[in-house]
Amino acid sequence: MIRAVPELPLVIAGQAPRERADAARNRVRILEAAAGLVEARGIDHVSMCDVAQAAGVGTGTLYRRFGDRAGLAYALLDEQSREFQDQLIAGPPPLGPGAPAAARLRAFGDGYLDLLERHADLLVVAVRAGGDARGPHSFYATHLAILLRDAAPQLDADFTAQALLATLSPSHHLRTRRGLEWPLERLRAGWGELVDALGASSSFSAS
Amino acid sequence: MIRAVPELPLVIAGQAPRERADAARNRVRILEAAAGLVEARGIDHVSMCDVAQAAGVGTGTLYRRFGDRAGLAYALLDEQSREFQDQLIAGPPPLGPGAPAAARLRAFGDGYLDLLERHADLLVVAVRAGGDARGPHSFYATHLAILLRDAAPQLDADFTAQALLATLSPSHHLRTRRGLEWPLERLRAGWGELVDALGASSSFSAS
DNA sequence: CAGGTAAACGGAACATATTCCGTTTAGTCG
DNA sequence: CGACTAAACGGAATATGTTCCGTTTACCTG
Repeated sequence: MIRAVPELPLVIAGQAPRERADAARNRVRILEAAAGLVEARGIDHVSMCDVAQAAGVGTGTLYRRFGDRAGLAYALLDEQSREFQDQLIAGPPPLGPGAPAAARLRAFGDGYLDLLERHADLLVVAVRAGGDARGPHSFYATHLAILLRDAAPQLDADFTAQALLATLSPSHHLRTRRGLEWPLERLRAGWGELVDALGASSSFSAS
Repeated sequence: MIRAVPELPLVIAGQAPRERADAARNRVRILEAAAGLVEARGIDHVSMCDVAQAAGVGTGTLYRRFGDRAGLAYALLDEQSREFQDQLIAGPPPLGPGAPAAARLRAFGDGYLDLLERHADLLVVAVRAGGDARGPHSFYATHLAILLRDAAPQLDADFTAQALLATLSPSHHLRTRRGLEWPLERLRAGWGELVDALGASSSFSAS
């Protein structure tokens, strides 16, 4: 469901100038309207005007609230994405802490592929054209880099993390899944082989 | 320079209904005008109308000739791209045939990174929104897959080829180069480590 | 409650990719 | 040369993302 998350307090939870009541109401209205339309027609057949009209607000309000189309798409994914992030931080192994790094890397791919499988179209739109400084991308990158430092210490962990994330990019996923029509299982297996190979190569050079 | 390449005969070089003279003339005009504008302002500040006006044609002609904005961008890259492809097929090693697969993989990354470095903005535009069936992508994928079958036989070569290409996608390149401000040398080194690791892992599991 | 102000609103205006379609023309054939 | 036709043309019309700005309003303060 749509939750009215105003200013996420984060670290600087000082004097966040509380969101006005009408703004909060419109945020929920917009998200509900957008979710309904996307559900019904798919994001590719929903325009910003459609959303504004369905929500009973002006287009200006949409943009004030969400910045742009990508921001709105991102907000629609917020819940799913947050849940996945929570599992990475504090969920049960192997996705969460407690399993060996190699196993967690494999689990990350599995989980992320699930996310892609359910929301690839939305994710394509949510990715900012220019590098997405905001959004969970950098969180995932950090997570992977930490695991890689453990599983494949001979590699540039940050570089490899970004590279692996590129292989999970929404547009790449659509190309393989819909363009090439590869089954999901192939992508799962491929990801597993790939991260295993990176780990194996470290055992090799370390031995 | 702009070359007037009409219908590329390819395999079905049968009765290509020769391009009309006015069409050929306009093709060249458009490409020259577009190249000039892109050179001067960058693709991001050149609209289709700008190009049409500079070339002295209607916008309809632009679309008739190149399909859409991505098609025009792709046509502007054609020469560079073709040259790189030629080197892969018939150039001197290690980019061309004759060197060990691992070395050719490394050389591919170096060469492709050069291409990205020079034309990332154009390449971002040239990539079709939906999977790019046309364009050199599938050529590169095949090339990499062949090398991978040799260098890392335990991996799914086609999957890994696509995955490696994803790490060379224009938007990913811009994120690392401009967003994260990583130096080109880091990307070169990272690519090298990555493909070496895939090869090393095969030596490991094969031993 | 009255007044003040910063925030929010809405929708018209703008920019730009893309499509449509009536008009023009290159190339062909008699 | 004089039709004839398929291809090409051009630019107006359309669709849609985004910005702008004059108006409205929630909230605070006295």
